[in-house]
Amino acid sequence: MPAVTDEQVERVRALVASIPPGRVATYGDIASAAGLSSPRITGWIMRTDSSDLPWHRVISASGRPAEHLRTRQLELLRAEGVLASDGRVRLTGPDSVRHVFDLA
DNA sequence: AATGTGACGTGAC
DNA sequence: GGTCACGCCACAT
Repeated sequence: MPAVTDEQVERVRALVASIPPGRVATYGDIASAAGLSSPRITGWIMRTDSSDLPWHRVISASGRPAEHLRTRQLELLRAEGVLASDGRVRLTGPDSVRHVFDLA
């Protein structure tokens, strides 16, 4: 029995793909929406299987991208209108760009 | 089997 | 707002 099922991976992929341009979601949001037991699993999936996804719309809850992605991710986000102040995307407050998944 | 690593999160301070 | 410790969990050595 695999620790992470293909179905869960597909669910994560679908969720990431469903994030509209100009919005972002956190690893934790995706983990809970996909039924994963830990946000780290989301990170693991993105690390291994992110090739054909808008991975740049997935960000840590602090709004700060991991160091090895910092430049690239902020550039891609800026290109679709997501502004970062001091290398940090605003995930709290009225001007938050955080995406909330609708559980239809 | 044990330890290390990581695209994370939360709570304490 | 920031740092630190700890929990978390799959994978690699």
